[in-house]
Amino acid sequence: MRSGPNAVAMSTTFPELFDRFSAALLPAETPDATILRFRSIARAIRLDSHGHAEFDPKAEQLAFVCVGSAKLVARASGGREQVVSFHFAGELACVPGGALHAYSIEALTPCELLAFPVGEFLDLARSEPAILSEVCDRVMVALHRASEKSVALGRKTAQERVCSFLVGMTERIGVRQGNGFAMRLPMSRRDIADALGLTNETISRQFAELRMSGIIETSGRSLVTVPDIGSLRDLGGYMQLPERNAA
Amino acid sequence: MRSGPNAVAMSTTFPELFDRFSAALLPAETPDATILRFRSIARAIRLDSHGHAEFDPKAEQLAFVCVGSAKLVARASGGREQVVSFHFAGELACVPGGALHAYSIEALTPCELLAFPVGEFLDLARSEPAILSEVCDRVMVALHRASEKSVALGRKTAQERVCSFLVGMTERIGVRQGNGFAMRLPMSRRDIADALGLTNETISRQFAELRMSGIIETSGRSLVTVPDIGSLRDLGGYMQLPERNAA
DNA sequence: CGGCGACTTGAGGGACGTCAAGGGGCGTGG
DNA sequence: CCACGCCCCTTGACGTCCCTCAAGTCGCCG
Repeated sequence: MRSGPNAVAMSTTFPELFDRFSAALLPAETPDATILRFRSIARAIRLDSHGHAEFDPKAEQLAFVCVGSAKLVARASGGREQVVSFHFAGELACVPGGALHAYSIEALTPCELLAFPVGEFLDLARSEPAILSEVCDRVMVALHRASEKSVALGRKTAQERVCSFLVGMTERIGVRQGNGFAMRLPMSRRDIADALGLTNETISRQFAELRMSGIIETSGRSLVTVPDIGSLRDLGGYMQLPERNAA
Repeated sequence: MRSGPNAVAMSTTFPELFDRFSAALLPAETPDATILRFRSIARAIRLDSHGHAEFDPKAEQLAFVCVGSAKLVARASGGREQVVSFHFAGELACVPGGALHAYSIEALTPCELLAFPVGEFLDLARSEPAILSEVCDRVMVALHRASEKSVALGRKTAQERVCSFLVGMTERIGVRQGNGFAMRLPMSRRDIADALGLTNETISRQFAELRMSGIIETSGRSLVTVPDIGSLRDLGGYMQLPERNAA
């Protein structure tokens, strides 16, 4: 592992970081010996805002986000970047190894991670089925998000992609505000563009249109409020699910 | 689960199907009682070519492909289809549940599957860490493929997408032929288009260009030969990995 | 061998990218 | 606390790649 120029020393101690990981993924009955082995293969990564962590391209990693938020980025030829996923505190990111693109994790806000080589991690997890099960669940959630994202990237218009994105973010980090939701997006327009396969200009234009239609309101660069999540969902290009009425 | 109009009775018996699943995913030391429980939650699905299987949209499924090849399809509004992944015999497909798009599995060739409700499957797997570990590995492979695909859908030109696709297919189903590889693609141009976020016309045009440049040769509708996989990879828009020379 | 459907090829249009310039939020320093 | 300035965001004009629509050909199965 190699940290970028913005890697920086921060406040949280390693034991504190490990405790957050442990609380989220290791069941209470995990033997101390096993916990210690996990500790021994965990590497702390502390990133300032926009700091990045590169990994050995041949070795797949599991990265647990202890504090802050980050993006998993893939690089293609010609300096093109694709944001594969956004991750918030408490989530697990899978950084592929041996792939045809170069992956890295970049901090959206000051961010602290624990990185594990996936091979050793799974070897340890095998001794505790509950851990393996939890990891399996989380990886499947990531796979489902990736599948839903494929539909957006492959078949949706710019407006639908932006609306889908906002629906997803509202569900993940939105806080209730009256009848609607509000959220502070930690990522830039450019990050959103790189996640949706668009350009920052197109994101700006779509945001402007959504503002005009009253679908969203914005304040400053990062605060977005959604008065009616239903209207946003209607613009997301989703399949009309028959049980929508029943719900 | 609900099978489409092309679902059809075929030759392989349920025990034979289950044996293929068992050989691939259940370790030799699995207790008979556990194996029987897996049998009891497995549902056989036999599909004629182009037959499709719809599942309860709320219940996530794991589908093991015993025989043939299939595609996992997501549907968005307006009849738009996105092929999320292709699957060949011996592979495991995750069919999302509770999603905002409608998923189904459709046969590319006559195809036999075993479908498991994911909750019950993982409950059983928890008793055998080796099974959980194998499933976890396979899901992570699927996630990596999805991540690589995000880059293609989000940031690559039509030619790069087609070349990436052919590189991937060559690795999965190509057979050595002289210095190159040959393969019989079981999916139509339209299927490829739906997987790459393009149209069948664009696929045709890209195939034509690759034929002109001597990068590929085709014979009939489905046979493709790749004289030099390196040239194809060079056109895939991949990151130039530094260790490429070392390999 | 005949017909259907998938594939191919062409012409034209549209959604989003590219390039460019101006405005404003937000952090910094005085 | 306020002023400054960087950089992100916004907005406009134009270009382009791929989609759409259409017609014709060919492979594959009966």
